[in-house]
Amino acid sequence: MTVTLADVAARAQVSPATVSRVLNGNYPVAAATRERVLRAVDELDYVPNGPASSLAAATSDLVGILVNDIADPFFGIMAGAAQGAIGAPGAGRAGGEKLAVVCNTGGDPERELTYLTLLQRQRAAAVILTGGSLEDPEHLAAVSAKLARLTEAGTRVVLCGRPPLEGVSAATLAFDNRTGAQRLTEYLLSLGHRRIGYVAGPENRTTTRHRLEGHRAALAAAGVAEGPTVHGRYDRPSGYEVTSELLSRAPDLTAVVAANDTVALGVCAALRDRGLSIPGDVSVAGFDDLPFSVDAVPALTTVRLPLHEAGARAGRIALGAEEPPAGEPSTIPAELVVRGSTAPPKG
Amino acid sequence: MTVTLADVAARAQVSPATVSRVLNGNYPVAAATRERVLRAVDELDYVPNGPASSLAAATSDLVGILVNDIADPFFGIMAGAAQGAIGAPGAGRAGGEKLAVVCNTGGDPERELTYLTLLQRQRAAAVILTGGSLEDPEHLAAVSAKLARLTEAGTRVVLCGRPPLEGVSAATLAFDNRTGAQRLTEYLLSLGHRRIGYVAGPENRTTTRHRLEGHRAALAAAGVAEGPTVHGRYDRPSGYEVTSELLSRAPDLTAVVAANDTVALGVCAALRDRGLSIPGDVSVAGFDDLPFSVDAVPALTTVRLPLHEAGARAGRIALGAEEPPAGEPSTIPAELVVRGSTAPPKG
DNA sequence: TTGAAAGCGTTACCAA
DNA sequence: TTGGTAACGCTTTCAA
Repeated sequence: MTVTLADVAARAQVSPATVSRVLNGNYPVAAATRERVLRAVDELDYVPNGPASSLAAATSDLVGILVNDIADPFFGIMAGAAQGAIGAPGAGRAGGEKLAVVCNTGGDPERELTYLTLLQRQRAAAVILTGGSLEDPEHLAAVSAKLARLTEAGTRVVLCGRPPLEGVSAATLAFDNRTGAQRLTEYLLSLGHRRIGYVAGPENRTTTRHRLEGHRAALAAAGVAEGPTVHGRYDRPSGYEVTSELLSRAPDLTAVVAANDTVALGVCAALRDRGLSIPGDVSVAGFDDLPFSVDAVPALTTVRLPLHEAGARAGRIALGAEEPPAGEPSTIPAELVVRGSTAPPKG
Repeated sequence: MTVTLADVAARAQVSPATVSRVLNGNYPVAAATRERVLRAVDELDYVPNGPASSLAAATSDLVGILVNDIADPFFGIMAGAAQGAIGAPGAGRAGGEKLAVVCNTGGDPERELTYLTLLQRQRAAAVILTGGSLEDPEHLAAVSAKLARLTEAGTRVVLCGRPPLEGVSAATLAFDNRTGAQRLTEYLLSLGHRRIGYVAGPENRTTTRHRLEGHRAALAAAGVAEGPTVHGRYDRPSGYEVTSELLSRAPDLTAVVAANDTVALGVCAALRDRGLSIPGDVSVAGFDDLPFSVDAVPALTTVRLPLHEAGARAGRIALGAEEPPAGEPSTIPAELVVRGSTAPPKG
């Protein structure tokens, strides 16, 4: 039925062991023999049986990339970069390529665990967890336990965009959300804004908390009272919805900071629908510097996270092609990007 | 080291065969025995070895979803819906879940083939190819051959958003890009536009060709001469860049149709940068009805493709939970969505 | 440099 | 309803 390694061996008049060695390129084989084997592989259109080799070698070529929302370019950019880094160099166990796969958790803790189990079952070579994480202690414990099992079994674990995990020895690339958020609010304050609303992400998420902390730190340092803060999901409809609450609680807002650019989009749409001009009546600031959003709100002031670089680096670490950050988890800076859309308050 | 099925069997005082049957739930087992086995599984924290079972069963729980650009919500929405449909019902070979994985080809034909080979090697249960396809005969032949091998080996193949392939028996869900594009241009014509520019996608892509054909059909039916047409990539920077060429070739344009919403975003940005107002000076129309873009160009007129529904359906078909469209590949309608941003030409 | 053969952990068939 | 036991296709010592 399907062509096996034995078929190739027979055709090339060598032993299966030799074929395996040629294919894996990790063992000396005479040039002539290699030639013969490769020809046989070609002629028979042989494709190795992944499960079989994974079973024998006790590891697979699979690299899992977990994302919270695959429809959000924030994750798409990171995942794409990681996948690019993994697919490119071609370093499967056998010089064959790795299979970088993206798994969409939808931000659901259960699905996150399910995917980790699935990946564990597949004996994945590496797992990359991207984006902020839930802060529920129970869930964190479960994830930590799972990751510990994975690393134990030889799976490399990389945290990209979330803080390190208690008791898990994983390479960590954490964004400096806190400082970024602080800079953003400082900038608004420097323009003269004093009544600033804040649309936060879901409660219990690291990104939500860190960004909010940065925002509050800036306000505190300037001695400015915190404006209304509302929580919502990290998507556009949510930004749209919660804006009404924000305005009802403080109709005199001069600026709104959104948890991220996607949410900022919704905020802007809601403001426009109420006849408020941006930045004439209200200035809006975002976070992440997503290309999509920057178009939506011409020249949105936001914070740039190096999503592409972080993803690519995570990919290389997962591959073992780059040393993981030693000791302290490396913190990736968040850079304030000022564009024209943010103006001083009216009057 | 790691817990195996034999360990569970020993602990539960049954044979390995029985444990397998309990886990796969596809064979009668006495309730008491099942109970005992499940407890052992739990106590030992046993996770089945995927590669081993894939080898023995000659099929895996992997479902591959190929996308052209993972950072583009067009694909994100489809992939997310497919993944949701696949993850949800829990119908691995064993009542265990399937692992739906997204593979990013970047629109590169070679990577597309590489991923197909990788999935073939993994003995994937199903493969979903999303979005338009390259029309290069050589590449098409290679893909067809690959898909033929896959179906032969029992992998289900679903084409979602691209036309059927010669000689490949795959379930096909094709968007009616042609009619959608035609409606869109008809609408502009009905408003009185006569000088309409067109920003097409990359040459040799099915979506590019079909949408352009629809556009031309509308013009021909109305007896209106075709305006300038330029080709670019399916992304925002490309839309931005080619707009200058469009304007230099026809400074008197009153409307621009973009190959999709993402491109329309770039077009709008370029027009704004030249001081042209939308839709005051130039009306812009898109395609795909992406949430992101609709915000960017308040009330962009566009064509809605049921991305979510299509993706979910593709997922169910891949699972075998839904019958694939019989006989003729089912064509999914594209619906014109008129919003306020498109106006009659000035004067 | 090559070959022989013993696993790797499940599944599934055949008996019991 | 359960157990015994060949496969499944590859990797990897150990010898030659």
